[in-house]
Formats: sequence, C-alpha cells, structure tokens
Amino acid sequence: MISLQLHITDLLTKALDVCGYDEPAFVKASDRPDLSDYQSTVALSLGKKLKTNPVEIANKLKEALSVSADSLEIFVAGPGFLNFKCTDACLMAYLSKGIAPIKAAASQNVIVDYGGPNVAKPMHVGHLRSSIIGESLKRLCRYKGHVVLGDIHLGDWGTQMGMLIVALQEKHPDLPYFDNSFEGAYPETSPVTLDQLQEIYPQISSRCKEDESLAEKARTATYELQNGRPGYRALWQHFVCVSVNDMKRNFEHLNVSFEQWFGESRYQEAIPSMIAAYEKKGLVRESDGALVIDVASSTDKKEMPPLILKKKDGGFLYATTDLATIEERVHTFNADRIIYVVDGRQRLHFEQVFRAAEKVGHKTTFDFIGFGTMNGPDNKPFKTRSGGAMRLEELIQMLTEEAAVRIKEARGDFETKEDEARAQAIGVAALKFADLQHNPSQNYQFDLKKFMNFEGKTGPYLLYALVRIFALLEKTSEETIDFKDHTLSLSSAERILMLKILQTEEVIERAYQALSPHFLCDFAFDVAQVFSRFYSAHPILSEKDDMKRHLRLWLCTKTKETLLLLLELLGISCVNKM
RNA sequence: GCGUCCGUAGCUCAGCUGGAUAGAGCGUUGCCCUCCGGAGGCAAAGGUCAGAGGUUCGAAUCCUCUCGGACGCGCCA
Repeated sequence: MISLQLHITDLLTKALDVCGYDEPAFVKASDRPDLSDYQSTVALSLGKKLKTNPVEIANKLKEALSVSADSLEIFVAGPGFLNFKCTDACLMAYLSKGIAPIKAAASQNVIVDYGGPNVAKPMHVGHLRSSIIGESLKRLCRYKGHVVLGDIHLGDWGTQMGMLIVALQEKHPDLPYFDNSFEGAYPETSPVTLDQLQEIYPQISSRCKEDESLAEKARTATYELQNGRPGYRALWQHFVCVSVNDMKRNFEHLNVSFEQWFGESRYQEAIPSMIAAYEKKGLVRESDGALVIDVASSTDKKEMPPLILKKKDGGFLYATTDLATIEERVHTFNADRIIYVVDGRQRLHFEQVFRAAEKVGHKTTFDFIGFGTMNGPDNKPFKTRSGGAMRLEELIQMLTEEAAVRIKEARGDFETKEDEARAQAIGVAALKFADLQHNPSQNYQFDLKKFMNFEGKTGPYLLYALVRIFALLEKTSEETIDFKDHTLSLSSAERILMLKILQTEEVIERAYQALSPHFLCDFAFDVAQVFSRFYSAHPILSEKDDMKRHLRLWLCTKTKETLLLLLELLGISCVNKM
C-alpha cells in the first residue's frame, strides 16, 4: 500500500521548496478527524523560526500545493494548521494499490539477541518479554528488507554448570562421567531428565550459598569443565540437550523461533586470542590484578566503571563473552546492527560493552531494548504463591483451557483436534497481545486476571474480528472488484475504516524506528475496532445495492489483509473459527 | 552519594520532531439480537497529566527544583 502520508509529505516538500522554505515537511494523521484526514504544523514551526505570521505561510503553502494536489482539499485553520482532506475517490484509489512494504533505504545485516534462557532452569513468565518482543522486532526488521537472524544466546556456561555436576556426582557417584580413567564411549542418553535437573538446580544453588566448601567444589568442577575434562563435557552436553529440547517446545507454543541456537560456551575458545589482540593494540590495562578496558569518556555525567576483561584469578566474565560474541557476529555475519532485548537492569553493563566494542573499532550499531520487570498485583516482582516464578507451560495451559471453555459456550460444539489447536492459539494471542501492547522499556503489572480476559483490547478481540471476516467471505463467491476508478460516495463508517487501513505503513514505520511493537498493537486494535463499528453499522452480504455490497466486501478483504499483516509482525497466529 | 527509568480517569496503560477539545481497555450505570458470529456495538459518568517555577503565540511532551516509586553503580549473570 502506498502511504497516503508519504504522498502528502512529498507534495508538501515540493510546496516548501517552491516557496523557498528550508524545513522538513511533517505530516501526520489528523488529531481532529472532524476537520481533516491529515495535518501538518510546518507553518507553525516556520512562523516561529522566521518570525512571521504562520497563517500567512500556511496560505502560501496552500497556494503552492493546489497546483499538484487535485484529489486533496486543503484548508488553513486555527493558528496555522494545514489540513488535508482526501476525496472519497482518492481514498479508494490508494486503497486499491494494495499492501507493499516501505523498505529501508539500505538493507542491513541485523542480529536480534533475545530469549536468553538458561540451561537447566525452567522457562517461566520472566522469559516472556524478551522472547515475544524480540520475535516481533525480528519480523519488523525483516519486513523492512533487512537480513535478520534471531540468536537465542543461551546461558550454557558458568558456575551453575559446575554446581549441577557436583550435585549429580553426590547422587550417582558411579556414573562413568566422574571416573577420570574412563576411556570408553559415554552413554548417548542423558542420565537426568529435565525435570530432575530443574529440581536439582535450586537445591544445589542455595546449598552453595551456605556451604563454602561445596561452592569451592562447584567452582573446581566448573574450571575442569571449561578446561575440557571429557566426562564433564559429555555430561554438560546432556544438560544442554535436554534443556534445549524443552525450550524448543515452549518457544514453539509461543510462535517464537531462532535461526541461531548459540550459547555463551561457543565463544569461550576465542577469548584468549581476542584479549591478546586487544593487548597488542594497547586498549587494555591492568587494574587491581584484573585486565580492563577503559570506557569512560570526558563527557560522562555519571561514573563509568571500566569493563573487566579478565578477573584477577584469570577467569572471564559476562562482558568478555559479550565482546567475543560481537567479534564473531561481525566476522562471520558482517553484522551492521545488533539489537539486544534483555532485562533493563543490564543497561549499564551493555553500555560498557558497546563502548568497548566501539573502542576496538567495530562500526556496528547497537540497540539496547531493556524491558522492565514484570510485577505482581502488589507492584513487586511477580511471584507465585509458593514463591517461585510461574512456569510458562502452566500459564499457557491455563489460557488454553479458558479459551476452550469460551469456544464451547459460543458454538455449543467442540471439534476435538482442531479446537484444541484453536484454543491454544487464542490463549497465546491473549498472552502475547497483553504483553506486547506495553511500551517495552517500562515495568508492567502481570495480572493473571487480565491475561485471562478475552474482551476489550485483547488478542482474542483481534482474532474475533478476523473470524467474522472469514465467515463473511466464505459465504459469498462474489468476485471482489477493484474500486480504483469509482466515484461512489462513502458512509462515515466506510470512510473511517479506509483511512485507518491507509495508515498501516506509517504505523509500521513508527514501530520500526522506535523498535516498539506496542505501536502495532495499538493500531491493530484500532483497525479491529473501526471494522467492528463498520460491521455493525452496515449490512454486507444482505445489502441489495450491488455497488455498495461489493464495496463493503472489498473493505472486508482489505481489513483482513491489514490485520493478518499486523498479526504476522507481532508473531501472533490467527484462527479460522472461534 | 552518583546515575537511569518512571508518576496521565477508581484500576491497567497509550499519547509519534512541542500544536487544535488529553485517549483506550477494564470496572460502574443504561441501551442494542424479526438482520452476515453478542469474545460484539452504542451511550453516560469519571482528569489540578505528582507538585512548583521557567522557555514558548502554544507544554502531559522541553529546562530547573521538590516530593514519591522502581532499578543500577569493577572482578555475579
């Protein structure tokens, strides 16, 4: 769909040029739909700059515009607003052009780093935000014409691995993994299930906090694992494997997928040579026994601690791994841009990493999408009654059951297999939409009741609008005709729906610029709502006037295309029946 | 102490380079199925945009301060 906004912006840019004004044309959908469809405030800002009456400027621009803009009515209003009203024919002509993405000027190689679950830990509601937001950003960037890879960046390295090894050794000391003289092939199946791992981990973790000698054992095991002790390596492989299988199932439910299932472990080998290279370039200094890169700048208002590359005991940290990850992404994928979707509390850490990356000479653009914490109804970080985080699977199950109840209520029957799948899609739509509609950077309240709500501004509301359209289109075999050249006069509901749909590209652009899917949610809801009003205001299939009936069916098709696109970008699947 | 984010309707949240009359959902109250799916539509009530100054023709939006909340600040991830 060619953007109407872009078209008007072009016209205005030319008019500004003709009048000799040096000012970017700024056009947006009108705040006063009673007065106009689109508006611009350029005359106001120009008036300020040139100290002339904005109304005068607006009138000059209107004059210049009227030469080219024959399908637009232009008014000057108030202190100098330029108001644009499109003719009905103009709306139909634009809508008939169909959907086509407005691509970014240059295609880039982009990596979206999101998800980031840890091996051996269950996936809980805390993983929702990163996964869902990241998935949507990935789709948005792709839509804009970039080459995009999603990388899960697994937490598969660190002392928690040593802890698990120690804990398992306590339980099953006879396993061959612990026998250093063992030379045979290790078993192919894992000695532990994921459930067992998830049970062991919190126990050993809290015991290590209290028992220093146990913690020491875990550190030793970690050290040996990292230095390649074969039994530990084999065991670790099992841990990773059972965890990844579970994650894949969880992510599949959420309609989230990754091109790269790389973990922190992948980059460890490259770290020593990376540090050596940095040392050679003179970017590194020693501080209190540790090796650091200074990242502070003279313009900093705040304290900026140096990034620690190597601890005084010789170990590496998270930041080191992150730098090595950037190295690889730049060298193997030529990454132009890396988008991190992680907990907002890591802001400072990533700022250090980005500065260090810049200092070592990477030209990559970095974006930090730090999301806020998920709070309970008490506005404290969300916990279940037993004190833990709610399992993702459990949450999805609850929502699926709720949706199934609704289907039975609404339709009276339940096609077991198909409706099971539909119920899950509806439940997940509710979940994802409830999350994605919030500005990513802010904290938000996790309210189970709100997620269970399928009415109002929710995912199911969007699906419902689509299902109504599907049902309509299924009942007719009429060809949809093209309204490009028609001069039919539109009802208010029809007109509002058209204008809304025509805003799609500008909203997507805004969401992309801000890397904020919540703009898409807001808009998708708007479209569905405006459609629902149109739907209840007019008969469609039963309309006797052929022209009107065709027009309305055509609008249904356009609404369908728009909603499907938005859901696709949000990563929400739709259903054909509810 | 320094820094980051935030404070908008009873609740949860939008509000796009400063613009016209600050929006939505939930909740509350009332209405709408002889008509295509009522998970819907219509309407009402509900606001000192935390507070105080400032910049501006114009501020929820920009600046300063105060109050209130969340978070971060060298060898954890």
